[in-house]
Amino acid sequence: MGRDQAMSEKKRLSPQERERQIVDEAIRFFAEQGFGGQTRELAKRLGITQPLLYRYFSSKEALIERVYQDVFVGRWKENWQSLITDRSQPIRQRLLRLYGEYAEVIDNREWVRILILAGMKGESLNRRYLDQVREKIIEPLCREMRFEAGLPDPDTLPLDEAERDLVWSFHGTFIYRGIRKWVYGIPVMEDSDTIVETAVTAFLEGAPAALSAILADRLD
Amino acid sequence: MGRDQAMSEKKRLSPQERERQIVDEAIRFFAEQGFGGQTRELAKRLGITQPLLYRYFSSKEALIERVYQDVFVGRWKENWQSLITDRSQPIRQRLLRLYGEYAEVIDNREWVRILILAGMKGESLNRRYLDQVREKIIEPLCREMRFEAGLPDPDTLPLDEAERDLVWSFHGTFIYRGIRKWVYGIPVMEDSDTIVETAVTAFLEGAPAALSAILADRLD
DNA sequence: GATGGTATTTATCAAACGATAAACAAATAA
DNA sequence: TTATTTGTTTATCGTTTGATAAATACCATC
Repeated sequence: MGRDQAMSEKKRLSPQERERQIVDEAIRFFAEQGFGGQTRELAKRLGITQPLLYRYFSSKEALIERVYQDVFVGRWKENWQSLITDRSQPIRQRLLRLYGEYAEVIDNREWVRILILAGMKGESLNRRYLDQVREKIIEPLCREMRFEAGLPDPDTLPLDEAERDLVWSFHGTFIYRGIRKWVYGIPVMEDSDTIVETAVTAFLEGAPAALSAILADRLD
Repeated sequence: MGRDQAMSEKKRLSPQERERQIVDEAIRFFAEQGFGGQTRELAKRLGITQPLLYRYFSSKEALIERVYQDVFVGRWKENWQSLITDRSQPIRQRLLRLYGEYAEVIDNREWVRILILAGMKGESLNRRYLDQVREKIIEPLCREMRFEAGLPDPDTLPLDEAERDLVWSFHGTFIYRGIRKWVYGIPVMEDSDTIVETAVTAFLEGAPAALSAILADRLD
Protein backbone atom coordinates (compact mmCIF):
# COMPACT_ATOMS: atom_id res chain seq x y z
CA MET A 1 0.00 0.00 0.00
CA GLY A 2 1.21 3.51 -0.64
CA ARG A 3 4.32 2.91 -2.63
CA ASP A 4 4.46 -0.55 -4.10
CA GLN A 5 7.95 -0.04 -5.36
CA ALA A 6 10.10 -0.89 -2.34
CA MET A 7 13.72 -1.71 -2.90
CA SER A 8 14.50 -4.08 -5.74
CA GLU A 9 11.82 -2.94 -8.12
CA LYS A 10 13.43 -4.82 -10.97
CA LYS A 11 11.54 -7.86 -12.07
CA ARG A 12 12.25 -10.18 -14.93
CA LEU A 13 15.99 -10.36 -14.63
CA SER A 14 18.15 -11.94 -17.26
CA PRO A 15 18.79 -15.64 -16.57
CA GLN A 16 22.42 -14.91 -15.70
CA GLU A 17 21.54 -12.21 -13.22
CA ARG A 18 18.77 -14.23 -11.61
CA GLU A 19 20.92 -17.34 -11.32
CA ARG A 20 23.74 -15.38 -9.75
CA GLN A 21 21.29 -13.79 -7.33
CA ILE A 22 19.83 -17.14 -6.35
CA VAL A 23 23.20 -18.75 -5.76
CA ASP A 24 24.46 -15.83 -3.70
CA GLU A 25 21.42 -15.85 -1.47
CA ALA A 26 21.43 -19.64 -1.25
CA ILE A 27 24.97 -19.56 0.10
CA ARG A 28 23.95 -17.18 2.86
CA PHE A 29 20.70 -19.02 3.48
CA PHE A 30 22.05 -22.56 3.73
CA ALA A 31 25.04 -21.42 5.74
CA GLU A 32 22.60 -20.18 8.36
CA GLN A 33 19.82 -22.72 8.26
CA GLY A 34 21.71 -25.76 7.17
CA PHE A 35 20.68 -27.72 4.11
CA GLY A 36 17.41 -28.48 5.81
CA GLY A 37 16.35 -24.91 5.07
CA GLN A 38 13.17 -24.76 3.04
CA THR A 39 13.06 -23.70 -0.56
CA ARG A 40 10.01 -21.58 0.19
CA GLU A 41 11.87 -19.44 2.68
CA LEU A 42 14.84 -19.07 0.39
CA ALA A 43 12.48 -17.84 -2.33
CA LYS A 44 10.87 -15.47 0.12
CA ARG A 45 14.22 -13.90 0.90
CA LEU A 46 14.86 -13.46 -2.77
CA GLY A 47 11.49 -11.84 -3.24
CA ILE A 48 10.52 -14.47 -5.78
CA THR A 49 8.16 -17.43 -5.74
CA GLN A 50 9.37 -20.88 -4.85
CA PRO A 51 8.66 -22.59 -8.19
CA LEU A 52 10.96 -20.14 -9.91
CA LEU A 53 13.90 -21.77 -8.21
CA TYR A 54 13.12 -24.89 -10.19
CA ARG A 55 13.39 -22.98 -13.42
CA TYR A 56 17.07 -22.49 -12.63
CA PHE A 57 17.92 -25.63 -10.72
CA SER A 58 16.37 -29.00 -11.41
CA SER A 59 16.24 -29.86 -7.71
CA LYS A 60 17.23 -28.57 -4.32
CA GLU A 61 20.17 -30.95 -4.41
CA ALA A 62 21.38 -29.41 -7.65
CA LEU A 63 21.31 -25.98 -6.06
CA ILE A 64 23.29 -27.24 -3.09
CA GLU A 65 25.83 -28.73 -5.47
CA ARG A 66 26.19 -25.35 -7.09
CA VAL A 67 26.69 -23.74 -3.70
CA TYR A 68 29.60 -26.12 -3.05
CA GLN A 69 31.18 -25.19 -6.35
CA ASP A 70 31.03 -21.48 -5.70
CA VAL A 71 32.29 -21.70 -2.15
CA PHE A 72 35.05 -24.30 -2.36
CA VAL A 73 36.29 -24.24 -5.91
CA GLY A 74 35.71 -20.54 -6.41
CA ARG A 75 37.71 -19.31 -3.47
CA TRP A 76 40.89 -21.30 -3.85
CA LYS A 77 43.92 -19.22 -4.78
CA GLU A 78 46.25 -20.88 -7.25
CA ASN A 79 49.36 -19.09 -5.99
CA TRP A 80 49.26 -20.73 -2.57
CA GLN A 81 51.21 -23.81 -3.50
CA SER A 82 54.00 -21.97 -5.27
CA LEU A 83 54.18 -19.57 -2.35
CA ILE A 84 55.18 -22.36 0.01
CA THR A 85 57.94 -23.79 -2.13
CA ASP A 86 59.59 -20.49 -3.03
CA ARG A 87 62.86 -20.89 -1.19
CA SER A 88 64.11 -17.50 -2.29
CA GLN A 89 62.19 -16.22 0.70
CA PRO A 90 62.64 -17.29 4.33
CA ILE A 91 60.09 -19.83 5.53
CA ARG A 92 58.72 -17.42 8.09
CA GLN A 93 57.99 -14.90 5.42
CA ARG A 94 56.30 -17.48 3.23
CA LEU A 95 54.06 -18.74 6.02
CA LEU A 96 53.10 -15.23 7.04
CA ARG A 97 51.96 -14.46 3.52
CA LEU A 98 50.24 -17.78 2.85
CA TYR A 99 48.26 -17.86 6.04
CA GLY A 100 47.64 -14.16 5.90
CA GLU A 101 45.74 -14.77 2.68
CA TYR A 102 44.22 -18.03 3.85
CA ALA A 103 42.99 -16.42 7.06
CA GLU A 104 41.15 -13.85 4.98
CA VAL A 105 39.27 -16.53 3.07
CA ILE A 106 38.49 -18.45 6.24
CA ASP A 107 37.25 -15.44 8.14
CA ASN A 108 33.90 -15.72 6.46
CA ARG A 109 30.73 -17.07 7.95
CA GLU A 110 29.55 -18.78 4.81
CA TRP A 111 32.86 -20.43 3.99
CA VAL A 112 33.31 -22.00 7.41
CA ARG A 113 29.75 -23.14 7.92
CA ILE A 114 29.30 -24.60 4.49
CA LEU A 115 32.59 -26.45 4.80
CA ILE A 116 31.30 -27.99 8.01
CA LEU A 117 27.87 -28.73 6.61
CA ALA A 118 29.36 -30.41 3.57
CA GLY A 119 31.52 -32.52 5.84
CA MET A 120 28.57 -33.59 7.96
CA LYS A 121 26.69 -34.54 4.83
CA GLY A 122 29.66 -36.51 3.60
CA GLU A 123 29.81 -34.93 0.18
CA SER A 124 32.47 -36.05 -2.27
CA LEU A 125 33.23 -32.51 -3.34
CA ASN A 126 34.17 -31.75 0.19
CA ARG A 127 36.57 -34.68 0.11
CA ARG A 128 38.13 -33.40 -3.07
CA TYR A 129 38.69 -30.02 -1.45
CA LEU A 130 40.57 -31.56 1.46
CA ASP A 131 42.63 -33.69 -0.89
CA GLN A 132 43.67 -30.44 -2.48
CA VAL A 133 44.64 -28.95 0.86
CA ARG A 134 46.71 -32.00 1.68
CA GLU A 135 48.38 -32.20 -1.71
CA LYS A 136 49.03 -28.52 -2.25
CA ILE A 137 49.62 -27.22 1.24
CA ILE A 138 50.22 -29.92 3.85
CA GLU A 139 52.63 -32.16 1.94
CA PRO A 140 54.71 -29.30 0.47
CA LEU A 141 54.93 -27.70 3.89
CA CYS A 142 56.12 -30.98 5.39
CA ARG A 143 58.90 -31.00 2.81
CA GLU A 144 59.89 -27.45 3.65
CA MET A 145 60.00 -28.20 7.35
CA ARG A 146 62.36 -31.09 6.69
CA PHE A 147 64.54 -28.72 4.71
CA GLU A 148 64.52 -26.08 7.41
CA ALA A 149 65.47 -28.61 10.07
CA GLY A 150 68.31 -29.93 7.94
CA LEU A 151 66.67 -33.33 7.76
CA PRO A 152 66.53 -35.70 4.76
CA ASP A 153 64.11 -35.02 1.93
CA PRO A 154 60.78 -36.94 1.97
CA ASP A 155 61.94 -38.66 -1.23
CA THR A 156 64.82 -40.12 0.71
CA LEU A 157 63.11 -40.66 4.05
CA PRO A 158 59.32 -40.99 3.59
CA LEU A 159 57.10 -38.75 5.67
CA ASP A 160 55.96 -40.10 8.98
CA GLU A 161 52.26 -39.93 9.69
CA ALA A 162 53.04 -37.84 12.76
CA GLU A 163 54.75 -35.23 10.62
CA ARG A 164 51.65 -34.71 8.50
CA ASP A 165 49.64 -34.61 11.68
CA LEU A 166 51.87 -31.88 13.07
CA VAL A 167 51.39 -29.73 9.99
CA TRP A 168 47.67 -30.45 9.83
CA SER A 169 47.45 -29.23 13.39
CA PHE A 170 49.19 -25.99 12.52
CA HIS A 171 46.88 -25.57 9.56
CA GLY A 172 43.96 -26.44 11.78
CA THR A 173 44.85 -23.57 14.07
CA PHE A 174 43.29 -21.24 11.53
CA ILE A 175 40.35 -23.45 10.68
CA TYR A 176 39.51 -23.98 14.33
CA ARG A 177 39.55 -20.25 14.92
CA GLY A 178 36.99 -19.95 12.14
CA ILE A 179 34.89 -22.62 13.79
CA ARG A 180 35.08 -20.91 17.17
CA LYS A 181 33.97 -17.67 15.62
CA TRP A 182 31.43 -18.72 13.01
CA VAL A 183 30.06 -21.94 14.42
CA TYR A 184 30.28 -21.46 18.16
CA GLY A 185 29.97 -17.71 18.19
CA ILE A 186 32.83 -17.34 20.65
CA PRO A 187 34.74 -14.06 20.50
CA VAL A 188 38.14 -14.58 18.95
CA MET A 189 41.16 -12.41 18.37
CA GLU A 190 40.33 -10.18 15.42
CA ASP A 191 43.71 -8.67 14.60
CA SER A 192 44.58 -10.87 11.66
CA ASP A 193 48.27 -9.95 11.51
CA THR A 194 48.87 -10.74 15.16
CA ILE A 195 46.99 -14.00 14.86
CA VAL A 196 49.09 -15.21 11.98
CA GLU A 197 52.33 -13.99 13.53
CA THR A 198 51.65 -15.71 16.83
CA ALA A 199 50.68 -18.97 15.20
CA VAL A 200 53.63 -18.98 12.81
CA THR A 201 56.09 -18.08 15.56
CA ALA A 202 54.82 -20.84 17.81
CA PHE A 203 54.91 -23.33 14.95
CA LEU A 204 58.41 -22.50 13.74
CA GLU A 205 59.75 -22.56 17.29
CA GLY A 206 57.96 -25.74 18.28
CA ALA A 207 57.97 -27.86 15.15
CA PRO A 208 61.71 -28.65 14.94
CA ALA A 209 61.75 -30.15 18.43
CA ALA A 210 58.62 -32.15 17.70
CA LEU A 211 60.05 -33.22 14.35
CA SER A 212 63.27 -34.45 15.92
CA ALA A 213 61.31 -36.42 18.47
CA ILE A 214 59.20 -38.01 15.77
CA LEU A 215 62.14 -39.01 13.59
CA ALA A 216 64.59 -39.79 16.40
CA ASP A 217 64.49 -43.54 16.06
CA ARG A 218 64.38 -43.52 12.28
CA LEU A 219 67.64 -41.62 11.89
CA ASP A 220 70.59 -44.09 12.17
CA MET B 1 8.52 -66.52 8.41
CA GLY B 2 10.32 -69.37 10.09
CA ARG B 3 11.47 -67.96 13.37
CA ASP B 4 9.82 -64.74 14.29
CA GLN B 5 12.09 -64.25 17.24
CA ALA B 6 15.12 -62.55 15.72
CA MET B 7 17.56 -60.81 18.01
CA SER B 8 16.10 -58.60 20.69
CA GLU B 9 13.08 -60.72 21.45
CA LYS B 10 12.44 -58.75 24.62
CA LYS B 11 9.39 -56.56 24.46
CA ARG B 12 7.82 -54.41 27.13
CA LEU B 13 10.93 -53.09 28.75
CA SER B 14 10.89 -51.17 31.98
CA PRO B 15 10.62 -47.41 31.45
CA GLN B 16 14.20 -46.92 32.57
CA GLU B 17 15.57 -49.52 30.20
CA ARG B 18 13.53 -48.27 27.26
CA GLU B 19 14.47 -44.67 27.87
CA ARG B 20 18.14 -45.53 28.10
CA GLN B 21 17.86 -47.55 24.90
CA ILE B 22 16.15 -44.71 23.06
CA VAL B 23 18.69 -42.11 24.14
CA ASP B 24 21.64 -44.31 23.25
CA GLU B 25 20.31 -45.01 19.79
CA ALA B 26 19.26 -41.39 19.32
CA ILE B 27 22.84 -40.27 19.97
CA ARG B 28 24.14 -42.59 17.27
CA PHE B 29 21.26 -41.76 14.95
CA PHE B 30 21.40 -37.97 15.14
CA ALA B 31 25.20 -37.98 15.03
CA GLU B 32 24.93 -39.65 11.64
CA GLN B 33 21.86 -38.08 10.11
CA GLY B 34 21.90 -34.72 11.77
CA PHE B 35 18.92 -33.45 13.71
CA GLY B 36 16.90 -33.55 10.52
CA GLY B 37 16.78 -37.32 10.91
CA GLN B 38 13.23 -38.62 11.03
CA THR B 39 11.63 -39.99 14.15
CA ARG B 40 10.17 -42.82 12.10
CA GLU B 41 13.58 -44.09 11.09
CA LEU B 42 14.94 -43.76 14.59
CA ALA B 43 12.04 -45.87 15.81
CA LYS B 44 12.69 -48.40 13.09
CA ARG B 45 16.27 -48.79 14.23
CA LEU B 46 15.07 -49.37 17.75
CA GLY B 47 12.60 -51.96 16.58
CA ILE B 48 9.73 -50.00 18.06
CA THR B 49 6.95 -47.89 16.61
CA GLN B 50 7.31 -44.16 16.16
CA PRO B 51 4.54 -43.06 18.54
CA LEU B 52 6.27 -44.87 21.38
CA LEU B 53 9.03 -42.27 21.28
CA TYR B 54 6.43 -39.73 22.34
CA ARG B 55 5.60 -41.73 25.40
CA TYR B 56 9.12 -41.05 26.63
CA PHE B 57 9.82 -37.63 25.17
CA SER B 58 7.18 -34.98 24.72
CA SER B 59 8.69 -33.86 21.41
CA LYS B 60 11.58 -34.46 19.08
CA GLU B 61 13.18 -31.33 20.47
CA ALA B 62 13.00 -32.72 23.99
CA LEU B 63 14.79 -35.86 22.85
CA ILE B 64 17.51 -33.79 21.23
CA GLU B 65 17.87 -31.82 24.44
CA ARG B 66 18.40 -35.06 26.29
CA VAL B 67 21.01 -36.13 23.76
CA TYR B 68 22.96 -32.94 24.49
CA GLN B 69 22.82 -33.63 28.20
CA ASP B 70 24.18 -37.13 27.85
CA VAL B 71 26.94 -36.22 25.44
CA PHE B 72 28.24 -32.93 26.83
CA VAL B 73 27.44 -32.90 30.49
CA GLY B 74 27.84 -36.63 30.94
CA ARG B 75 31.33 -36.93 29.54
CA TRP B 76 33.06 -34.09 31.33
CA LYS B 77 35.65 -35.22 33.86
CA GLU B 78 35.76 -33.15 37.03
CA ASN B 79 39.44 -33.79 37.69
CA TRP B 80 40.61 -31.99 34.58
CA GLN B 81 40.75 -28.54 36.10
CA SER B 82 42.65 -29.59 39.20
CA LEU B 83 45.02 -31.56 37.01
CA ILE B 84 46.18 -28.40 35.26
CA THR B 85 46.83 -26.38 38.39
CA ASP B 86 48.70 -29.08 40.28
CA ARG B 87 52.17 -27.54 40.36
CA SER B 88 53.64 -30.47 42.23
CA GLN B 89 54.02 -32.01 38.81
CA PRO B 90 55.92 -30.56 35.85
CA ILE B 91 53.71 -28.82 33.29
CA ARG B 92 54.68 -31.29 30.60
CA GLN B 93 53.49 -34.15 32.75
CA ARG B 94 50.20 -32.41 33.51
CA LEU B 95 49.47 -31.65 29.88
CA LEU B 96 50.30 -35.18 28.82
CA ARG B 97 47.81 -36.57 31.31
CA LEU B 98 45.06 -34.03 30.70
CA TYR B 99 45.09 -34.26 26.95
CA GLY B 100 45.66 -37.98 27.08
CA GLU B 101 42.30 -38.25 28.81
CA TYR B 102 40.68 -35.53 26.74
CA ALA B 103 41.82 -37.15 23.51
CA GLU B 104 40.06 -40.33 24.56
CA VAL B 105 36.76 -38.53 24.99
CA ILE B 106 37.17 -36.67 21.72
CA ASP B 107 38.07 -39.74 19.72
CA ASN B 108 34.43 -40.63 19.43
CA ARG B 109 32.23 -40.18 16.40
CA GLU B 110 29.15 -39.19 18.35
CA TRP B 111 30.89 -36.69 20.60
CA VAL B 112 32.53 -34.76 17.77
CA ARG B 113 29.59 -34.73 15.41
CA ILE B 114 27.01 -33.77 18.00
CA LEU B 115 29.26 -30.99 19.26
CA ILE B 116 29.39 -29.65 15.72
CA LEU B 117 25.68 -30.12 15.11
CA ALA B 118 24.82 -28.32 18.32
CA GLY B 119 27.08 -25.48 17.30
CA MET B 120 25.46 -25.17 13.89
CA LYS B 121 22.07 -25.12 15.53
CA GLY B 122 23.21 -22.45 17.94
CA GLU B 123 22.08 -24.22 21.06
CA SER B 124 22.62 -22.57 24.41
CA LEU B 125 23.78 -25.78 26.03
CA ASN B 126 26.57 -25.90 23.55
CA ARG B 127 27.55 -22.41 24.57
CA ARG B 128 27.56 -23.41 28.21
CA TYR B 129 29.88 -26.29 27.40
CA LEU B 130 32.39 -24.02 25.75
CA ASP B 131 32.20 -21.57 28.62
CA GLN B 132 33.21 -24.46 30.81
CA VAL B 133 36.16 -25.29 28.57
CA ARG B 134 37.31 -21.70 28.68
CA GLU B 135 36.84 -21.28 32.39
CA LYS B 136 38.21 -24.64 33.53
CA ILE B 137 40.88 -25.37 30.96
CA ILE B 138 41.87 -22.41 28.80
CA GLU B 139 42.13 -19.71 31.48
CA PRO B 140 43.91 -21.90 34.03
CA LEU B 141 46.32 -23.07 31.38
CA CYS B 142 47.06 -19.46 30.43
CA ARG B 143 47.94 -18.82 34.04
CA GLU B 144 50.26 -21.81 34.15
CA MET B 145 52.03 -20.74 30.97
CA ARG B 146 52.68 -17.34 32.50
CA PHE B 147 54.15 -19.08 35.51
CA GLU B 148 56.32 -21.37 33.43
CA ALA B 149 57.67 -18.45 31.42
CA GLY B 150 58.46 -16.49 34.58
CA LEU B 151 55.98 -13.80 33.58
CA PRO B 152 53.63 -11.85 35.88
CA ASP B 153 50.44 -13.47 37.10
CA PRO B 154 47.20 -12.68 35.21
CA ASP B 155 45.96 -10.96 38.39
CA THR B 156 48.83 -8.53 38.06
CA LEU B 157 49.00 -8.24 34.30
CA PRO B 158 45.64 -9.14 32.72
CA LEU B 159 45.60 -11.76 30.01
CA ASP B 160 45.98 -10.55 26.48
CA GLU B 161 43.44 -11.78 23.98
CA ALA B 162 46.27 -13.25 21.94
CA GLU B 163 47.33 -15.40 24.87
CA ARG B 164 43.94 -17.01 25.13
CA ASP B 165 43.98 -17.47 21.40
CA LEU B 166 47.31 -19.25 21.60
CA VAL B 167 46.01 -21.70 24.17
CA TRP B 168 42.72 -22.17 22.33
CA SER B 169 44.74 -23.09 19.28
CA PHE B 170 46.68 -25.70 21.21
CA HIS B 171 43.43 -27.06 22.58
CA GLY B 172 41.96 -26.95 19.09
CA THR B 173 44.72 -29.19 17.86
CA PHE B 174 42.90 -32.09 19.43
CA ILE B 175 39.42 -30.96 18.45
CA TYR B 176 40.46 -30.41 14.87
CA ARG B 177 41.92 -33.88 14.71
CA GLY B 178 38.54 -35.20 15.79
CA ILE B 179 36.88 -33.15 13.07
CA ARG B 180 39.28 -34.41 10.44
CA LYS B 181 38.58 -37.96 11.48
CA TRP B 182 34.88 -37.97 12.31
CA VAL B 183 33.51 -35.21 10.13
CA TYR B 184 35.75 -35.29 7.09
CA GLY B 185 36.67 -38.93 7.22
CA ILE B 186 40.33 -38.18 6.61
CA PRO B 187 42.81 -40.72 8.00
CA VAL B 188 44.57 -39.32 11.04
CA MET B 189 47.36 -40.52 13.27
CA GLU B 190 45.88 -43.14 15.54
CA ASP B 191 48.63 -43.61 18.11
CA SER B 192 47.15 -41.51 20.89
CA ASP B 193 50.32 -41.28 22.98
CA THR B 194 52.42 -40.02 20.10
CA ILE B 195 49.76 -37.53 19.11
CA VAL B 196 49.62 -36.00 22.55
CA GLU B 197 53.37 -36.01 22.99
CA THR B 198 54.00 -34.31 19.67
CA ALA B 199 51.38 -31.65 20.28
CA VAL B 200 52.53 -30.96 23.84
CA THR B 201 56.17 -30.82 22.83
CA ALA B 202 55.46 -28.40 20.01
CA PHE B 203 53.32 -26.26 22.30
CA LEU B 204 55.76 -26.09 25.19
CA GLU B 205 58.64 -25.31 22.85
CA GLY B 206 56.74 -22.75 20.80
CA ALA B 207 54.50 -21.01 23.31
CA PRO B 208 57.14 -19.13 25.33
CA ALA B 209 58.52 -17.39 22.25
CA ALA B 210 55.01 -16.50 21.09
CA LEU B 211 54.12 -15.36 24.58
CA SER B 212 57.13 -13.06 24.79
CA ALA B 213 56.25 -11.56 21.44
CA ILE B 214 52.69 -10.95 22.54
CA LEU B 215 53.63 -9.28 25.80
CA ALA B 216 56.80 -7.55 24.61
CA ASP B 217 55.38 -4.05 24.52
CA ARG B 218 53.36 -4.43 27.69
CA LEU B 219 56.35 -5.25 29.88
CA ASP B 220 58.05 -2.00 30.96
C1' DG C 1 1.21 -1.93 -31.75
C1' DA C 2 0.52 -6.54 -32.60
C1' DT C 3 3.31 -10.88 -32.00
C1' DG C 4 6.20 -14.28 -30.01
C1' DG C 5 9.35 -15.77 -26.67
C1' DT C 6 10.23 -16.44 -21.95
C1' DA C 7 10.69 -14.94 -17.09
C1' DT C 8 7.58 -15.30 -13.40
C1' DT C 9 3.45 -16.46 -10.80
C1' DT C 10 -0.73 -19.15 -9.44
C1' DA C 11 -2.59 -23.41 -8.27
C1' DT C 12 -1.87 -27.84 -6.84
C1' DC C 13 -0.03 -32.56 -5.97
C1' DA C 14 2.02 -36.36 -3.43
C1' DA C 15 5.00 -37.72 -0.08
C1' DA C 16 7.26 -36.80 4.26
C1' DC C 17 6.86 -35.79 8.95
C1' DG C 18 5.80 -34.57 13.81
C1' DA C 19 2.32 -35.49 16.79
C1' DT C 20 -2.16 -37.42 19.07
C1' DA C 21 -5.97 -40.64 20.41
C1' DA C 22 -7.74 -44.89 20.85
C1' DA C 23 -7.10 -49.86 20.79
C1' DC C 24 -4.33 -53.73 22.23
C1' DA C 25 -1.51 -56.80 25.07
C1' DA C 26 1.75 -58.11 28.55
C1' DA C 27 2.77 -58.12 33.31
C1' DT C 28 1.19 -57.76 38.32
C1' DA C 29 -2.02 -58.19 42.02
C1' DA C 30 -6.29 -59.74 44.17
C1' DT D 1 -9.23 -66.61 37.10
C1' DT D 2 -10.27 -61.99 36.99
C1' DA D 3 -9.14 -57.22 37.41
C1' DT D 4 -6.02 -53.46 36.90
C1' DT D 5 -2.19 -51.14 35.38
C1' DT D 6 0.74 -49.64 31.80
C1' DG D 7 4.00 -50.51 27.94
C1' DT D 8 3.19 -50.75 23.02
C1' DT D 9 0.86 -50.67 18.58
C1' DT D 10 -2.65 -49.21 15.05
C1' DA D 11 -4.84 -45.64 12.80
C1' DT D 12 -4.93 -41.08 11.64
C1' DC D 13 -4.62 -35.94 11.58
C1' DG D 14 -2.69 -31.49 10.01
C1' DT D 15 1.35 -29.41 8.27
C1' DT D 16 5.26 -29.01 5.88
C1' DT D 17 7.84 -29.56 1.82
C1' DG D 18 9.97 -30.60 -2.71
C1' DA D 19 8.29 -30.56 -7.10
C1' DT D 20 5.18 -29.93 -11.50
C1' DA D 21 1.81 -27.89 -14.89
C1' DA D 22 -0.74 -24.33 -16.50
C1' DA D 23 -1.65 -19.47 -16.59
C1' DT D 24 0.19 -14.77 -16.69
C1' DA D 25 2.97 -10.68 -17.54
C1' DC D 26 7.03 -8.48 -19.13
C1' DC D 27 10.04 -7.39 -22.99
C1' DA D 28 12.13 -7.42 -27.55
C1' DT D 29 11.39 -7.60 -32.47
C1' DC D 30 9.06 -7.10 -36.76
